[in-house]
Amino acid sequence: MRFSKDDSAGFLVNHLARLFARDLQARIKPLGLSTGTFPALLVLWEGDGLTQRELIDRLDVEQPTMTHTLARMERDGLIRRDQDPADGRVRRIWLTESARALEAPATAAAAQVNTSALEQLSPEERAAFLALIRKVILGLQAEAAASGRDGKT
Amino acid sequence: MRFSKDDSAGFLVNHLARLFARDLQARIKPLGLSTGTFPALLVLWEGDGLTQRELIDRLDVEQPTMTHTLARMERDGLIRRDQDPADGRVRRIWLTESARALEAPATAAAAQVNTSALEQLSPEERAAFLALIRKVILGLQAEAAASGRDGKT
DNA sequence: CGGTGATAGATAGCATGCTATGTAACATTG
DNA sequence: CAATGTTACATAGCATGCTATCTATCACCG
Repeated sequence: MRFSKDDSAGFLVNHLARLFARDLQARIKPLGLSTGTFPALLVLWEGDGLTQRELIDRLDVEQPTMTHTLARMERDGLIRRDQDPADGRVRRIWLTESARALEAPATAAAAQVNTSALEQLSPEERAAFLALIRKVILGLQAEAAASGRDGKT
Repeated sequence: MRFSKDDSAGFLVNHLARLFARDLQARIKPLGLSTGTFPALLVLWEGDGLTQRELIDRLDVEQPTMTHTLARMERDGLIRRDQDPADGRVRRIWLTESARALEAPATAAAAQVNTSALEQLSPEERAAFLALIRKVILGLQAEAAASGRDGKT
């Protein structure tokens, strides 16, 4: 039997992720935000002064991706990067006032995306959906750590 | 209560999609393929001679995205684009022999990604996972068509 | 202290995907 | 049949994310 994209978890997840991103992008563009900076903001709104490394670990992106994202955020006045006095390699990341002011409207927009996406599901289905995604994430992370040995040696 | 990324469907789906993409990329890179061309190949392996518009409709990507992807595929010797004799605007897309030869190993690689991702799920959970993703996809597509009016006016 | 390795971050270069816009060919209608 | 609108595709420009590689700083060990 031929491989069918419509029965492929990977294909479906990719498609769904693009739909989520399109929707989020449309809703936060009026705030001057974009989808790539949003996850970093979510972490920083919980507490800033983090290092780039800490952000990378919380968001599971590659280090150059984060460098690039933070550069855009600094350019757009969302963050400042200050040299750490104790460690010359580290630049700690601090939110600007304008970034703080965006927390309420931006998270409201993201919540609307989730709500409208899951609208057709029952509460049980929603919980099951999230639980299954988490389980698959853990599975793929475990596989990556095992095969790629990027679980730090 | 604060918006939490770890309970956000959008965030989790984005994360999962990146994990799938990393895994697929690692497995098909040895074949000289990349993740963006793969969906187009899946469609074309089922039957080529399609127009760009037909590919776009089957894969739900924006038109310039497909133009760009096809340009790379042509550059890499995976496809040829021939002018349609009946309609001067249309360029029909044909697979090269080398692209045809990649169907078996490439789909095997993709199947392995899916298998390892879903390994920890029971057969029932796997079916439920796919069904839920499809349902959410349909929900977001309906919303986009309703709000954006890109359901062709 | 000096060398060696590890760590934090930056750079280069590319693929993927988007919006906005341009161009050429077709279709439709007065 | 000419004007007008629609359709197919291309271009420009940008954001997001990756791999590979470089630099600077720190940590540790002799």
